[in-house]
Amino acid sequence: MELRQIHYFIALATHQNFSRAAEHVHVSQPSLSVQIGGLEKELGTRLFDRLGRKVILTQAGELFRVHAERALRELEQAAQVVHELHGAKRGRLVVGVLSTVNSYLIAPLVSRFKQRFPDIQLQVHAQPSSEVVSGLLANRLDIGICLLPLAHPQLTTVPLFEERLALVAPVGMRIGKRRTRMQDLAPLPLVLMPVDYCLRKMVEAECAKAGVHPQVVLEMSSPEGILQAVAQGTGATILPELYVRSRLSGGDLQLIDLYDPTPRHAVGLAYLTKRYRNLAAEEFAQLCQTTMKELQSDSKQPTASKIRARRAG
Amino acid sequence: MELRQIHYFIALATHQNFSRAAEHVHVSQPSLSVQIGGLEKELGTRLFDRLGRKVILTQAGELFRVHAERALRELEQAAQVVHELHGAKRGRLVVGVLSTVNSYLIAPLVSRFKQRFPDIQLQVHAQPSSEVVSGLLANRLDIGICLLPLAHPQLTTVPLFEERLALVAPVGMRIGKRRTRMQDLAPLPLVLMPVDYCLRKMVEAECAKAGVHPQVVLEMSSPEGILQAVAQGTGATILPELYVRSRLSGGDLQLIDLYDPTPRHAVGLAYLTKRYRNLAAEEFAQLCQTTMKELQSDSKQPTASKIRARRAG
DNA sequence: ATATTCGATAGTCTTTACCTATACCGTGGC
DNA sequence: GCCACGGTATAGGTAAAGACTATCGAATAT
Repeated sequence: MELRQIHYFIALATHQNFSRAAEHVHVSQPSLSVQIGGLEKELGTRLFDRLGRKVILTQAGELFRVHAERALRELEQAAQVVHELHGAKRGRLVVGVLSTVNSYLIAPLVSRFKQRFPDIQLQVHAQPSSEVVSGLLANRLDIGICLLPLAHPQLTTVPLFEERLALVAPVGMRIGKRRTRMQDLAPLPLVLMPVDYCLRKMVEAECAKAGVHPQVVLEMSSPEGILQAVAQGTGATILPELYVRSRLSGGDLQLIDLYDPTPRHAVGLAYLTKRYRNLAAEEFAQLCQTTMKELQSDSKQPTASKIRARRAG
Repeated sequence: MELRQIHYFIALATHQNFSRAAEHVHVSQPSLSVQIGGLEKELGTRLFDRLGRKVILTQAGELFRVHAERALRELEQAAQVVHELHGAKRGRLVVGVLSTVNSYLIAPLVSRFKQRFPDIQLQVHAQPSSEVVSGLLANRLDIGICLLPLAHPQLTTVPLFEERLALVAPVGMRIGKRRTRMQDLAPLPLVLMPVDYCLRKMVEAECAKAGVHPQVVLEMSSPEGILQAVAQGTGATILPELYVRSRLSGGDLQLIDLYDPTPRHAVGLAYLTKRYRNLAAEEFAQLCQTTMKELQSDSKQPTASKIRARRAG
């Protein structure tokens, strides 16, 4: 059974005339005749009665027609849904976002995306960078935002921006200056992520470069929890500056720039290189970059010292 | 879009591996690869992500699959219903039967047919012969039982048997003998069908041959009505003997053989020559013939005189 | 590092669907 | 009753398309 035969069959059933039906499907009358004949032969039954003047369906033909039309309709729909997906008129986009980045980037991002693609079902998972990566590899995520560099051969990455890390301490803790050298971290009690987290490794690496050994008094896996612990005076911590700023409303935390050197890490998009990215995914990636640029130019990166000045004034 | 592509697509979606899928649809791996590629190109979207080890559906592929599978299922069903019809496991058979014949032939016929084909929906219309013919020509009927000969070029006829016509009179009417010559009909008041009916024409032709002019006192279109009028003494009538016998229970009618000559007409099957006849129709035609033969051998055609003798005894 | 699995591509061949021309049948008009 | 016409089936030649074998290239597993 060929799709061609089904199309010809429907045309003939509709026009009840081989020549007219043939015109409508843009073939010659003999071609249509042969195809209909082939279909009837395959089914072992006449589908049409050739009654001199008119050609009309047999009972078998009528039964066949019902299902044949449904089949064609389904195939049309199959193509339709794909085209709608391609035009981002429908579909689902699953994004994994590094928890800290999630806090300040995602809100404006999803609002813009929803505006542009109201019919795409967007799913955002705030996760540690490692889970974003494993989610991408397991094909659970369409796209990810995580820390760079990412030396995985199956993943393609697109740098978005760099995050500066800054020191966060309870207001009561005496740090001395608005800016602190890395090496001055040595005496501070620190609350950090567990050792298997990228951020922790990053901090340790920076400390090593500065020749200091951090005193970790508490490990917590969520940056949110860490900030709470710091606010209660458990110790200081080191977190992305932008993230902390978005959480700095309580008034019980102070943000102190680090330098010599300023620890920073790159954040970027990642996706499976071989995976097909539909329009929605491509546009989301684009939006990430433009949104981030606007965020940076908006705030012109006021330093931690300026923030403290503002809060004091 | 080709049906082949849909089949390959489903196979690949199922096995997630080009080579395996190719085996299952009995083609080489490159053939399947090309067809899938063609389908994706036509849809303008990747349907599968080729991820090293496994091949899995993209979101577009998943959407496409839903409808593609439904389409294939519909086509399977289309073939299925046709095959069931062909095997007479379903379907409908519309039969037009000459009213008089209907009374005695149809009961045993439908009972046998229903036994043999319980799932065929049988529709029997008792009609005058002319309507059976027009019904066949208009393709409203699958098969007809009507008077022969039938000189219509589009119709094929199969003789079944001959019906003898007999005189029916109210018991009070003095006819004189158990058999009556055609020419003796002259003085009798007759109740006959309207002139456009075959049976009426037949009677008139026989009368003309016998050189008599019938006195028609009443015309009625239904044989049932005619018998009632006769029973009430309105006059005598001429009807098929077998038909009258099946209605002879009241005791107020006498059946008298006609001879010199005995009027008789042929009854047979008819159907559109070009029309396709499925198994159910063919079997119905067969059953007509065998049932009729059995009816004839059963009763051994007792004459009207014998019947009257029986009733008298 | 090497071997193996797996998908894509190139080239050749076979199949098949298309077209034109024509035969055949039935119908309707003259 | 004969002829013409509308309409479908058939025949023969051509061109497109699918299938196959061989091979490449990439990625994974040993």
